[in-house]
Amino acid sequence: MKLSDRKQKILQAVIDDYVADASPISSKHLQESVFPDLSSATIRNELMALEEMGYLLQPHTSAGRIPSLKAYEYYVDSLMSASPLTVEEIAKIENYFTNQISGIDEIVKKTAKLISDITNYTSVVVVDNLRDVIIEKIKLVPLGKKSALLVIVTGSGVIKDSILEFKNAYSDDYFKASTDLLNRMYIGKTLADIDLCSHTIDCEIEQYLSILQVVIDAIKRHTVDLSKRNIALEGQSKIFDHPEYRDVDKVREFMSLVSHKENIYPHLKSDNIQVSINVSNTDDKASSVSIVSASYRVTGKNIGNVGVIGPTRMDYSKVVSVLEHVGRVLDKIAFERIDDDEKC
Amino acid sequence: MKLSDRKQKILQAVIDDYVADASPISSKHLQESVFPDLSSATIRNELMALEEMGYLLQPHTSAGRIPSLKAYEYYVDSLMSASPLTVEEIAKIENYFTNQISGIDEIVKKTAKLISDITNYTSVVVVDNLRDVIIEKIKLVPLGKKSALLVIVTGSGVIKDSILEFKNAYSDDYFKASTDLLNRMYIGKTLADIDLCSHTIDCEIEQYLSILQVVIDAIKRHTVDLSKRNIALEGQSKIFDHPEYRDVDKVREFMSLVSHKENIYPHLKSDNIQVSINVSNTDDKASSVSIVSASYRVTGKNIGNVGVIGPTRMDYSKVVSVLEHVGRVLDKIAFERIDDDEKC
DNA sequence: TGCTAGCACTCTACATCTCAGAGTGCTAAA
DNA sequence: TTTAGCACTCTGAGATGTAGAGTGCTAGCA
Repeated sequence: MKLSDRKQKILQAVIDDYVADASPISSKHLQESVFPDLSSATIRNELMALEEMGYLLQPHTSAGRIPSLKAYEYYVDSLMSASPLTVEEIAKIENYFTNQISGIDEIVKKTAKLISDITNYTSVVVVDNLRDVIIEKIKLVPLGKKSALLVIVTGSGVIKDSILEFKNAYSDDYFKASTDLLNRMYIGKTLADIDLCSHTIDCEIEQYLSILQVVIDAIKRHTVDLSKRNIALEGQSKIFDHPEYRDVDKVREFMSLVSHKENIYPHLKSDNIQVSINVSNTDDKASSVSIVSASYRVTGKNIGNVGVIGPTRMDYSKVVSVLEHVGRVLDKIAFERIDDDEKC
Repeated sequence: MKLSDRKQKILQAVIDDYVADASPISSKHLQESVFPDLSSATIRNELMALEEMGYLLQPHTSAGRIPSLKAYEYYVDSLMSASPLTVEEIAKIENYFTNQISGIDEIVKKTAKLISDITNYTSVVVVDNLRDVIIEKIKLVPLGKKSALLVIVTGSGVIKDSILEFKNAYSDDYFKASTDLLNRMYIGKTLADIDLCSHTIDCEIEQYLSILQVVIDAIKRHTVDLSKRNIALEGQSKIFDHPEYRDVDKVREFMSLVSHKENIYPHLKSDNIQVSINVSNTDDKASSVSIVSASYRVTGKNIGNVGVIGPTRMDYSKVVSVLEHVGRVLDKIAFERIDDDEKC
């Protein structure tokens, strides 16, 4: 089922215009803007055909056409061309991370904000695949006799959000010794390795077993527990800019979708850029939600995912371009940081 | 200008019923529910008087009455009685913090969530007055040669979110020495003290000046910079439950108010529980927003503020009761933690 | 065979009108 | 001071009408 060139061109025009305006596209409008050499009647015939093939919908008899889900899918697969970013947008992305960047959580948050700002949609960034990141240093900083702060320094940043509480009190020396042991055991390995190799208990380890157990558990929680992941959601209020959300119930539905992380995670599982159309579970055409997601690499390894959440009538090509560019910049920054660190 | 007993009773009834229903209260309704021994005409006369005095408003001629802002103020000042919490609610509050509590940020977040859940309004918690908290320990954990994690342990928890980046590279020994120095200088003092006493530079300090400068700057930022404060906003979507937000523009306005921290901070500046009525800058009666705020104490010192944000038609007495109870529980927990620590 | 002009048809969006119901304010009497 | 009664006002829902947008179809043309 191949579309003729003219049908493709019409379909593309309908989608482009509908994405821009959110109002149904009429044959007359198409004639004026794209096909001055055709009559509106001819275009009507084509539109009718496209509707029969399932690519277009009519909200009611005397309205223009809007794209169907099938049309969006076709668009994303075949029609979409890269939408070049403006110089301002590129400059914004390039300059965004120049100031001091600290922990992973801050990078995550800033990235989400940047993407939301440029695309004008809601965005979510989640650090996910820390499993593959290499441990450079582990620190156990005593806070009291019975608690310590676990700091894990990795190639791509610092994980620093675990406060550990112990049942027993330990001396500073004990903390220090177990930190040394931890470092000897795990430097150069990945978090995933820790998950596996914790069985090899020799006599030295046995001495520090009670404290190591807590630490290892905490690390495991990092790699497994969804709720412990670094996640940032930014630009929720951007949906108010889009006319399909003129209705409170739609807004409410969107907010509830977006505020429950478990609804979003499944759509972020992609190795590359991926578009999920009609993510919400409603049939209502107008309120359907789509997610464009990408996974971010640092020095070749996946470390997290990012998603842009908006109405199905979304500017996919722009979103994809932004995600690609931001991804490149992130990778570059991380590389420079590592490089920088090694030079010292 | 004192209200007669009967007028007070009528005003209270109007407010109570309006808060519950969000629909204007008629004389007939009041007669049936509160004053079976009076005729509706008599109640009408009283309502008319109250309207003339500025306590009531009529949306239009043939509607019932709704409370004016003045009425809410009068209610909060004179009429409001403590609204006892249910056993379930008390139990929920008491048990909420039993699991492992770690850093301040987690307490902040959980508190906000708890309050939002129980009151059914949006809540915001901000840790503010860390200035008065006593420093127990300062750690500078080297991450690379040119960066370190600053950990400050205080009586009421741990501040642990500053990653410092230095211009120069330092050795581990240097980090250790400056940490020792920092501790000798600041243990037992408050953050506010640091703000003041940083001038007293003797020769020993001079040696570590370049690193100390960065640390002290970071600490100062903690006490001054709004954006570095720990803040949690929870239950934004609760407004959808309230009928005054059936309109997207109202929701949008609320969201934009709530998502700009600087709009909220000024209303959280109170030593005790305080009610700010009509916080938003619109004249529209129906959409006006109010904030109930309280400051939270730990072992007698103010450490933060909490605010409950909702429509002016808010169940003030319930909100106040919840805030009071949560405040007591928080104080108790912090006390136990400190006690616990000292025993070891 | 593909394209086009013309026209009847359908549907929406908006304005206007009507009408029942709710609630009031006022008056006169108890 | 309270009450019964009544006229008055306003809302909100439904019905009706109209202009405009856009279509589908048909017949004729290249």
